[in-house]
Amino acid sequence: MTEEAHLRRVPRQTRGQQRVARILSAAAQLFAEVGFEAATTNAIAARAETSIGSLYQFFPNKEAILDALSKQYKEELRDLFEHGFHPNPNADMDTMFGMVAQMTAEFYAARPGFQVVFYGSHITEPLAEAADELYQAIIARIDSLMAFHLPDLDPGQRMLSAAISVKTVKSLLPLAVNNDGSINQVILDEIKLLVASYLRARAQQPEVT
Amino acid sequence: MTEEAHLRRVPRQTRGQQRVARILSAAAQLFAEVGFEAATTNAIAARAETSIGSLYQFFPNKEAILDALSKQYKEELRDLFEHGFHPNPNADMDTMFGMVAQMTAEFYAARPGFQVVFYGSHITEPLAEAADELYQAIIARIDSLMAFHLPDLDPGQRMLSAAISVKTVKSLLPLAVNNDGSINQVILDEIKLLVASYLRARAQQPEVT
DNA sequence: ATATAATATGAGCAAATGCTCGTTTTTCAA
DNA sequence: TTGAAAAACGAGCATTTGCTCATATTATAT
Repeated sequence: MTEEAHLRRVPRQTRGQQRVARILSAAAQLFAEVGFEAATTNAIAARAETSIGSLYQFFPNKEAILDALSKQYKEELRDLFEHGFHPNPNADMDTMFGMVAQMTAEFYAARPGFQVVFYGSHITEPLAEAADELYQAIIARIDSLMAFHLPDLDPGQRMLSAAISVKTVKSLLPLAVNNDGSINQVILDEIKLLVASYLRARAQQPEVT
Repeated sequence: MTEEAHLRRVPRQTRGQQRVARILSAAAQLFAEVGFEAATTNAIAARAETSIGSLYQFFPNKEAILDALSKQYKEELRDLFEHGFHPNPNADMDTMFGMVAQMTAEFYAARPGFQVVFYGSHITEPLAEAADELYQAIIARIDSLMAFHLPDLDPGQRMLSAAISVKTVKSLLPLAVNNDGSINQVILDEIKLLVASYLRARAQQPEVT
């Protein structure tokens, strides 16, 4: 289960340890900027202000850099969830979960490489634009549906709710679709309930400060 | 805005049109299987049972294939949302939105290349495993939190709800984090409300058939 | 001071891959 | 039937890129 060999050679001097840290930091930045594939090892070394030779003295190959980052994030996130909060009799579920979400968001925001490591590689710029354009159209369509069904909702809030609903379905859809292309109806129904509950809450509570 | 030039040459004969279709289909499959970068043009041509020469006779470069797929999906999805459903006085919001989600899921499930085109490229196998392992631990942790706060919920349902909650936050987090690493608190709060509403609904309705 | 281990360097090799181009084959109108 | 346009073909070129290795430099123990 626990395989090591992330590092080809463990740095014994401070110099080496700092270099490894700089390489990891540079890699995280570059992965975030251009994605894993497009981030060349030469570019990583350059950004870390070292030579490719030094990079390969510590890391056996490019993927090992990703693995090392993954391992680091994994430990940090596991630590956050193990020691960051615990059941509190004085707090209700909402407060509790709100805190968890907040801390996770801050953790995520502080780590530029996290996206690539745990969400997969980059989407190209023009493609992202095309997709966004389409999703704006879909959001507008859902917004008009909501305007029909929830006429009392504030227009600004309604648009935000439509956007959240669409993004939720978009983001969670992969969970409900198996590799063979079949649909997991249990999960899909759960996604429907998720959004339905949210919209019901918004319908009853039209505006919030 | 609307740039063409997806195709280097427009096929005039049926032969050519079928070839272009086969190339797109093969590309969608390969993109889904190994991701955009790892899908070589030679492999795409081979899968489409044609030659690289023919491929490049129609497509100026590899990205044009992705663009063409993107364009195709975009039109089909736009069509679904424009003509697939409309406001219905006899249906409530939940039913309406459930239908939209269902149809979108089916659309998505039927198109293997959709993931790569609109969600970005692949995550590597070992990395996906590592991430999943971590998320299982987090889900377990949230599950125990829920057990504390919602003692009446059925354990099986509770685990599913924990999983959905965690995946929701994970998936939507990028929306709440700007490129510069700052947090958009309005969106983050909306995500919290989304999950809170869902959990409240589940707390009041412990089991569903 | 000096020997030895640790670390650093970057030119360049080997392999992978996007893509070209000269040639051949097929289609179809006249 | 024939000629020209369209389509098909695939060996191989050019470029990119992960990575090695021989050599140089720095740290540390004695």
